[in-house]
Amino acid sequence: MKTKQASNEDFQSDESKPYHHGDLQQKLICAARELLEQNNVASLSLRAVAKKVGVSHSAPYRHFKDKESLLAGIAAVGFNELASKMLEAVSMYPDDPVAQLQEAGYEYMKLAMKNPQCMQLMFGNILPCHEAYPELQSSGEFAFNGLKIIIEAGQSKGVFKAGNVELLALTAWSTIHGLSILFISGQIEETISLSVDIKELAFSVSEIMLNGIKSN
Amino acid sequence: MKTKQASNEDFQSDESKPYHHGDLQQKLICAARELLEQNNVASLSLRAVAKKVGVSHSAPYRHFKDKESLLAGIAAVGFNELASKMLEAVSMYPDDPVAQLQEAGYEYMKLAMKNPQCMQLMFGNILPCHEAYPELQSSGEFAFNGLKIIIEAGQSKGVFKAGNVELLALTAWSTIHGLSILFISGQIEETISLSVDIKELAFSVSEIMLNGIKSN
DNA sequence: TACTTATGTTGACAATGACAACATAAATGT
DNA sequence: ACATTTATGTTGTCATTGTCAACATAAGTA
Repeated sequence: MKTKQASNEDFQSDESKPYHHGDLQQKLICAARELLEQNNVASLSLRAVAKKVGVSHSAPYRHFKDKESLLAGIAAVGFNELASKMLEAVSMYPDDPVAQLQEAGYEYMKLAMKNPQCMQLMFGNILPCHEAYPELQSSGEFAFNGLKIIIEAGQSKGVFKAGNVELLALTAWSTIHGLSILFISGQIEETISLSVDIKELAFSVSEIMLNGIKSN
Repeated sequence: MKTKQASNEDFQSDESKPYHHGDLQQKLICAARELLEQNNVASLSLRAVAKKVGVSHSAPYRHFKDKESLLAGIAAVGFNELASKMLEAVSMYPDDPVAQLQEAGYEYMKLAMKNPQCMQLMFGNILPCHEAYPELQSSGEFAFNGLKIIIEAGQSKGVFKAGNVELLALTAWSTIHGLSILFISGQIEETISLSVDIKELAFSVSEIMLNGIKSN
C-alpha cells in the first residue's frame, strides 16, 4: 500500500514511512507541547504524543527514560524561551533599565498566556526536583540571569535602589510571575472584577512594583 | 487491641466496620489532602484515597462526581484557609494596614510552604474552569476580599496610595503569590543563591512591594 | 561481510478512573 | 409495624495508560 520509489540519497519519499524517524526526540517534544496546551498536563498521554507523531506507543522510550523525562524536556524549552525574552527586552531598550523591566515583564506575561500549561509544568511541582534534569536547572538559571543583568544595570545608573541584587530581582520576578499565574489560572477574571486589557494590566502592576525598586 | 465498650446511642463499636461510614465526604477530602502532599497531584489516585479511608474503590463516587470533583473540594479548603489567614492578620494588627499586609503575606507564604501541592492544585490549571465549582469560586473571592479590606483601610488612613483598590490589591497578591510559588517550585533554592530564612525573605520582599504601594 | 549499536514495533502487565449491577442501611409514609 | 424509597457502600468489569520485555530493522563499524 505504500509508495514504490526510493531515491538514492533522499533516502525516503514523502509517503513512505521509513523505519527510522528523522529526529524523533525533537518531534516528540514539539508534538507534546501542542497536545499539552490543548488540555492540561494531567491529561497529556505519552501514547497520544506517539500517535500524533506517527510512531508506536513505545517508541518514545528510546528517547526519554519515562514520561516525566519528556515533560522535563518541554519545561526546558519553556525556560529557554523565557530567557530569550529577557535578552530581547534588554537589547530593545539599551540604557533604559526601567523600560527593560517593563518590557520583560510584559513579554513574560504574554509568554505565559500563550503557553499556560507549559508554564504550569515549569513551576507546578510536577517535576520533583530540578536537580535530576540538568538542562532544566541551567535553563532556569539562564532566565533569571537575564533579570539580574537588568537590575544591576539599573543600580549602576542609579535608577534602582542600591543593595542586594538578588533580592530586587526576586521581587520583580515574583510580581510578574505571580501576576501571570493568577491570570492564567483564571483568578483575575473570576475573583477580581478587573477588566483591563493585558498590556495595560502588566504595565500598571509593573509600575507599582517599579516604585518599590526605583531609587526614589 | 481497641476499647471494647459500645454505648447505646454510640451505635457502633470500634472494631466493627459499619456499612455506612460516618461522614465519608469529609474523610475523603481529609485523606486526599494528606496523600496529595506526600507526592503531587499527578500521582494522587482516587483508589489510594479510598483505601486510606478504608472503603472500596468505588465508594468515593457516591460523594464526588469524579476525581476532579474531589480535587475541587480540596482546593476549596485551601482557599478557605487562605481567607482565614487574611482575616487573622487584620485582627492581629488593628489599625495598622502595613503590618496587616506584611503579616498576611508571611502567613500566605507559610501556608504555601505547608501545603505546596494543594497550592499548585488551587492555581495550577488542574481544575479547568472554576465556574463549574461554585464553592471554589466563592472561597476564592472570599480570600481576595480579605486583601481588599486591608488595602481599603490603608487608603482611608492615607498610608496607601489612593486609586484603584483592585489594582493595588492585585499587585500585592501577585508579589506574595509569585514569591510563594517560586519558592515551593524550588526556583529560589535552585536558581537563586539566596540563603535567607523564610520569614526574612517574606518581609524583605513585602517591604519592597510596600514601597510601591505606600503613599510616599 | 559480520558484529554491534541505535531505533522502532508488538505484546504484555499492573494501576487507574469510571461505570453498572448488586447489597445494605437509613429515611419516610402509611 | 411494615413496605417503599432513597442514600450509601461493594464487587466486578472495561478502556486507557505508563512501562517493560522480546523481537525487528536499520545504520555504523571493524
